[in-house]
Amino acid sequence: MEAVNTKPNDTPRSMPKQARRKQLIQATIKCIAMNGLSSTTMADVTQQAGLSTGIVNLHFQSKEKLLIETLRYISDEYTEGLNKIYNDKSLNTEQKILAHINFDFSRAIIDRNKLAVWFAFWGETKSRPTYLSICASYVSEIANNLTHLFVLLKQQGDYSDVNPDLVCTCYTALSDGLWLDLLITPKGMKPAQAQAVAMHYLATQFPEHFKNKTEH
Amino acid sequence: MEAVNTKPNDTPRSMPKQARRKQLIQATIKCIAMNGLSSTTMADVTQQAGLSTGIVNLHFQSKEKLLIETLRYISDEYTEGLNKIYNDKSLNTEQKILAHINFDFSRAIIDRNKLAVWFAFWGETKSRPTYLSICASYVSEIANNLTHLFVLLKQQGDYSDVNPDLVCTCYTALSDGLWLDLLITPKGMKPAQAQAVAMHYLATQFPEHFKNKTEH
DNA sequence: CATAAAAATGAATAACCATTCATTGGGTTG
DNA sequence: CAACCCAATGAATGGTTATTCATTTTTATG
Repeated sequence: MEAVNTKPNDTPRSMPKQARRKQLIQATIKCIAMNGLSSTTMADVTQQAGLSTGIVNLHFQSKEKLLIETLRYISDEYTEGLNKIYNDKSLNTEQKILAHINFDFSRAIIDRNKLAVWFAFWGETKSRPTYLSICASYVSEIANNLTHLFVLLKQQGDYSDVNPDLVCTCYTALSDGLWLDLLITPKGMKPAQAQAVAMHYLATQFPEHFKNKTEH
Repeated sequence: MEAVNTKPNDTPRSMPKQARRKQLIQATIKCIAMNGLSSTTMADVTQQAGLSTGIVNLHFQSKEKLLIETLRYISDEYTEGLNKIYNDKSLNTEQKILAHINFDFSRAIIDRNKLAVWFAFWGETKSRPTYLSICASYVSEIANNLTHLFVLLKQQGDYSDVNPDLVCTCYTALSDGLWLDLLITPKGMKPAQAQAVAMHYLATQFPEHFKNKTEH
C-alpha cells in the first residue's frame, strides 16, 4: 500500500490496479471532508478522481466496499506509522514514546480532511459491524504496543505508582479528544498546542523523562 | 424543552407542538444510532415515531432542519445539565467538579445511541458550518465555566504549578476520547472505568482534593 | 502489426428518497 | 351540535443515486 506510484497524471491505463484503488480512496477522503459522509455520492468520488461513472464498481464492486476500504486505508496508515516507530531499533523507550506523540500530531495525521473521515466512520460504527471491527482491531493493536512502552519506561525511574494500562488508556483517549478539538475548533486549537497538552499529561506520569519536553 | 410530556401513547392530536417535535427528534436519534446518519431516511424517522410520511416537513420544514434541531437537542441537554451544576449554590467548587465528572459519565450522557449521534455530527462539521457553529458554541461555554472552577480550586491548595486553562482543555479532550472508547469498545470500556480514568487525571492536578476519590 | 486481454467509459436503468398538497378527521368554540 | 380550525395523513411527484453492461480505448503478446 505504501510504495505504489499514484500520480494521477500518468496515462490512466498505465496505472496498476492497486494505484487506481488508492486514487479512488483518496478522492473519497476528499469528498467526505468536503461534503460529509452522508452526502458523498459515487458521482462525487469519480468526478473528484477525474474518472468515469462506473470506475468504482469496477474496482470495488460497490460503494459500501469502497467506504470500508477507505476506513481500512486511514487505519492502516496510522498503525503502520506507529509500527515503524515501535520496531525502530535505533530508538530507546523514551524516544519511541516521544516519536509516538510527534506522529499523533504530525501533518499527515491531523490533516482536517482525514480527521473528518475518522469521525464520520466512528459515528457509523454502532450500525456497521464491519466498521466497528476495523476500529476495534487497530485500537487493541496500538494499546498493546503503547502499554508495553510504558511498562518499560516505568522501570527506568521512580515510577512505582504508575499504572501502564491506565496511562495508555488515558493517553489514547486524550489524543482522540484533541483530534476533535483540532477538527471543530481549528481557530482555537493548533497542532503544536494539542501536542503540548498531550505532553503535559505524560509529564504528570513520567516527570523524570518528560518534564520540559513540550518542544520535540 | 425539558418539562414537556412526550408519551407517544397520548391521543396524537392532543400533543402540543413542542412535544411532537421532541418525539420526532428522539426518533431521529434512534434511527441515527440504528442505521447511521448516512442512511437515515425521512421514512425511517416517521416510521420509528409511528407517524405519517409528511409529519417531519410539517414540523421542521426539511430533513436538514430536523438534523440541526437534533444536534441542538443533544447539545442543549448536555449544557443544561452542566449549567444546573455550575449554578447550584449548595455545592462548593470541589463538589461541582465531582458532579461534572459524574454527569459526563452518567447514563443519560453516555448512552451509546447518543454517542453515535455526537460522532456522526462531529464527522460532518467540516462540511456544515451550521453544525460547526453549534458545536463551537457549546464547547466555549463549557470551557469558560469549567476553567473558572479550576481557577477557584487552584486557590484552595498547594497548586501553584497548575494551569487551569490547560487542565480544562486536557480534561475535556480526555472526556471526549473516553466517550469514543465507550462507543467503539463497549466490551472493553465500562462507564465506571471511564470515569475512573478521568478522575485519575484530575488527581494528578489536584491531589489534595481528588486522590482516592475514584468512587463517587 | 495483428490479435487478444484488460481497463475504462458513460448512457441507460431501476430503485430510492425528500417534499408536496389535497383530503381527512379530531378538538374547540360559541 | 354545528361550524371552524388545524394537526395529521399518505398517495403522487420529480429529482437523485448506485449499479449495470454494451461499447470503446489502451496495453500486452506472439
